[in-house]
Amino acid sequence: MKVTIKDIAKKVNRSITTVSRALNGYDDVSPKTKQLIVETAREMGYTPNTLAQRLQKQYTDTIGLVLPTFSPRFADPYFSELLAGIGNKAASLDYDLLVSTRAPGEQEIATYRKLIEGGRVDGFIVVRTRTQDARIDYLVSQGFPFVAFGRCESGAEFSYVDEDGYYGMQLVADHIAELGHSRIAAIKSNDDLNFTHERVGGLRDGLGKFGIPLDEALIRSGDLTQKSGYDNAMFLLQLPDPPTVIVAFNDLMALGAMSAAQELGLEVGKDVLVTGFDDNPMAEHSHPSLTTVRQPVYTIGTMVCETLIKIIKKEIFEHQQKLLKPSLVIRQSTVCDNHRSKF
Amino acid sequence: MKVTIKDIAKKVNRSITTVSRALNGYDDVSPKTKQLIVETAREMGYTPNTLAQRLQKQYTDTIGLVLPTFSPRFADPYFSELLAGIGNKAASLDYDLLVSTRAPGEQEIATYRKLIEGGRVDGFIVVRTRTQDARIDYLVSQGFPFVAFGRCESGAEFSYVDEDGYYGMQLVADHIAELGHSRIAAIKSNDDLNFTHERVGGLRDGLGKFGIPLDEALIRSGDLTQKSGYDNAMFLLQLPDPPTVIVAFNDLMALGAMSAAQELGLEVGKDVLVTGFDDNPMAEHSHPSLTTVRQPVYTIGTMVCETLIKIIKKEIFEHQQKLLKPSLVIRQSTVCDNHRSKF
DNA sequence: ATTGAACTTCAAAACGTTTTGGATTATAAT
DNA sequence: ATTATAATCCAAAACGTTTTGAAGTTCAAT
Repeated sequence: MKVTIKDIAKKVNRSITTVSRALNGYDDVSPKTKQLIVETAREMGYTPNTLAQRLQKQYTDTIGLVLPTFSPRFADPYFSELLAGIGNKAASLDYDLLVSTRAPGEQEIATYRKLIEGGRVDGFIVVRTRTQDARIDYLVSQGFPFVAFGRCESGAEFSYVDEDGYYGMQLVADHIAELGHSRIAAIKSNDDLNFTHERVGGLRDGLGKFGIPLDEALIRSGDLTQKSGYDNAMFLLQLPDPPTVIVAFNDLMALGAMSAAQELGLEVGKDVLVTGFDDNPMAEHSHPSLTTVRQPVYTIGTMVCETLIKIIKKEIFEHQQKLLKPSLVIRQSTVCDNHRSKF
Repeated sequence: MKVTIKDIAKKVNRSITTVSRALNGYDDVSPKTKQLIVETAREMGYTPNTLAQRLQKQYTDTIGLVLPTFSPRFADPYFSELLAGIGNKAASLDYDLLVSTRAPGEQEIATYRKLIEGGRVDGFIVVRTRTQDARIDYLVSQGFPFVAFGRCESGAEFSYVDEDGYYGMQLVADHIAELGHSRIAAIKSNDDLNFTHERVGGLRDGLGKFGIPLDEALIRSGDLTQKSGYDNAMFLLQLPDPPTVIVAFNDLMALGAMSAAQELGLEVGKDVLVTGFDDNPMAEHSHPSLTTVRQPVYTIGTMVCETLIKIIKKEIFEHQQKLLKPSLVIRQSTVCDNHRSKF
């Protein structure tokens, strides 16, 4: 039987009020009784019932994270890392993390609503924002605390942390231009994802600065999986006039694209260049290693979580909007190095 | 202001008891009032306060998952997929999933204890079991419901779902023997992970059946990351008498090993064979594609979650112990195919 | 001695439910 | 008309806390 505050009260012959106040460090209980209470509480192995505390205090010390799982085989390392960042920060601030997995769509909003109305979370972290994001619209309309990883285009103001994808892609463009390439293909992400537009824009404008066109016919849409990178690259590289550079919008697709190129007997980094986005841990140890835009996902996770909790605790009131400048990590998939000369 | 059961009671002029019972489908409330209550509840937009329900009912409808995050950069797709399996099943059974991320160690047990004693979860899912697993010992000692993904060697009986790693590695051994190789290296996982022993045993015995030795000097220990696969393979392949097959204990390390081989100018699938374990989505689209042991992680996630919830609901009482037979997926990393002949 | 302040304590209400154990009314059977 | 039965309903307790508002003590200052 779990020991409650009542048991302690009975044992030390005080009221439950006094016990509660002693345990919570109020100064209106005498040092003697306070010590007595604290000690017997420890002896009896008392731990407060979180549910009761929460019901009384009317907050849950829990933040919600609804992961959009696109397919049953949902295996983007990106999310593991984000989750670790969020989870570790939440734990360190003594918050619980409630994770729900749902495919994007109608059900999704229902999930948010259920969690809010049931009073189960104090705030949300919204990930992978979409251009028009019903989740954000809903949360804003409810005035419910949340922080997004990513911006969106519906007018509403809200707190977010985002990487500057426009800038990131400009770095890629600079790099490509410097290497003297001009027939550029892109494997972008789905158009309803917000960052797609940022990145397309950055790439187009970046190349434009050097007078390099981004041929519409060479822009393909993928779903961020390795397979779709593979399939799209296969298509691109078998065109009559194939591209010499493939800019993928995440590392998974870039890795898939490299496989496709290699399967066609092309040497990546020489016959065709490939770039990714994210810098997930695989990028460094693929063969060839992948040139990519580094996005500090883990850190973003901690930042998002931290600002959410500050908002919940009403430590800040204005909207926090942070835009992180990513950096370009140049590796062998764009710059052929000595190793390859062994062939 | 959230509408409560009291508000409804006042409006329809009944007691809160009746309202509660009407809403919960008891048959001791007349059809008329029942309809009245249900309707006004809907009109007023009533949703029950989960916290209050839980406090009263003394269960939380929440299952706990403490993810062991080994490093800040924690990005094994394996876990995303497991999480999706668990999360989707939990959601479909109307359970919340409370995720905590903690590095293995002392803090870890404290996390479990805190969640149990605070009455925050009804049961746990324990993943990546260790040979001697303090988490399992603790949970067993507390008589707290849990299901493990993986077995362990401490005597206690408990429910688990596991893949038969011994069998899986025998499949690998058969395959290797069939291909006529005899100088075999292994990049195993950390020894305190339970599945390490299963897999080493399966590989050793499997090769033994064909009279092929597993040279101790060719067994290296990795940490399941791509980097460690890369580093270990680099070492192995630069030995005076290098192995012709590298058996990695997961796909990430296998992919790293392939990169290393390729960087050394070796052709994977011909000069050196590489096998993995898991069949994560990348295995199929790497270059060359990876021969690996398929482990249905998503399904295992759903199974683990489902049996845990059955245990919590006391629908079953005996320990459930399921061992899944994995299968071998043969791809180009062990069998050179036509594509390569283009070189 | 009286007042006032400071210190210590607690009963009761509150958070929003569900459950217990009747109580009341209507209906059917004698 | 009485009794038994069934159909409705509800007050109060319970879940385990925190908070409110007040009461009782002690002690120094008048």
